[in-house]
Amino acid sequence: MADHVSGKRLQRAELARHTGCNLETIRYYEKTGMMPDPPRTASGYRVYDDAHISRLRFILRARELGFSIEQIRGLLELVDGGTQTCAEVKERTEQHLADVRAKIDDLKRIEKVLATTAAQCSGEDIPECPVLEALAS
Amino acid sequence: MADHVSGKRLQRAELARHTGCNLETIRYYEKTGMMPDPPRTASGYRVYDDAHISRLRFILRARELGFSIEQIRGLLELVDGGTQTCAEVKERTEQHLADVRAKIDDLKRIEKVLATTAAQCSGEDIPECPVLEALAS
DNA sequence: CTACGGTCTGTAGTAACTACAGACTCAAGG
DNA sequence: CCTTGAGTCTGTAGTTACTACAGACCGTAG
Repeated sequence: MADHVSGKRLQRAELARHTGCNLETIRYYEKTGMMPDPPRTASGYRVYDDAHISRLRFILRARELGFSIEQIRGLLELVDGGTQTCAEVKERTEQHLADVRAKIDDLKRIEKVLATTAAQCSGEDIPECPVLEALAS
Repeated sequence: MADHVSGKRLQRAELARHTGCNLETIRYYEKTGMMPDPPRTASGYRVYDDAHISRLRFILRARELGFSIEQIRGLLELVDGGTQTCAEVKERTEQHLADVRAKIDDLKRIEKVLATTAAQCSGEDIPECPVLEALAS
């Protein structure tokens, strides 16, 4: 059989450590509804499981990728499913998709410029730096 | 000859309109040193040129891509050149490059999931949604 | 020359966290 | 059993990165 590991229960500091999240941010995300209110022990301590870890990691990474709280809320609603029709989901998914692809394109341009810069910059003074020109157009 | 267009002088509201930036954010970026203090008219009005537009666009897009103010400051220092040695520039560029590539990878994973979701979601109820699983690992 | 729109500064408000204060819980040690 | 220290609880206050507003000044069209 599989091991018993997926039943692990964590408390808040452990969840923070597993995800790299600030301790207080977890509470903030619960207060604002991004994270579900976790079950509590008899004495009121929050208990988390693997699903909480996944969801929190997703939120944190999405934030690092420049999605706003509202956008992430939208993505999570897709995940959470529920009240929306399939047509709505499809439309919103494609909206997000366009957004993501635009980000990828921009990042690729930045990547190219940085790679070029790094290559050019092999011992000499930096040349007329083309970073701004490449990115700001 | 080339045209005379590159000598255009803008004031703050025009710069905001050209870049989609909030009017006040421009002043904020000047106060915090991301944007240079622009020249002023005799009566104290700020005047901007094309270089300001480029730099501001870069900052705005970098923010949308999830770079922190400090990271952008780092990127701009590469552009601004000045006091640093070529070795420093190279190292920092490669650091940024790794960061950018990680973002691209993550966004591509999100893209894939969203595309799959959009494809699956063509008239039926949403299946067990794999978004979290794909992203949170 | 005045109306009205744009700009100036400083300051106050908002979003998304982040830190702190004081009370409670709980496992370990004596 | 009792203490002690580390972890948790709540509410609230502080920080960062903007965003909006107030009151005074500028500038140009009628």
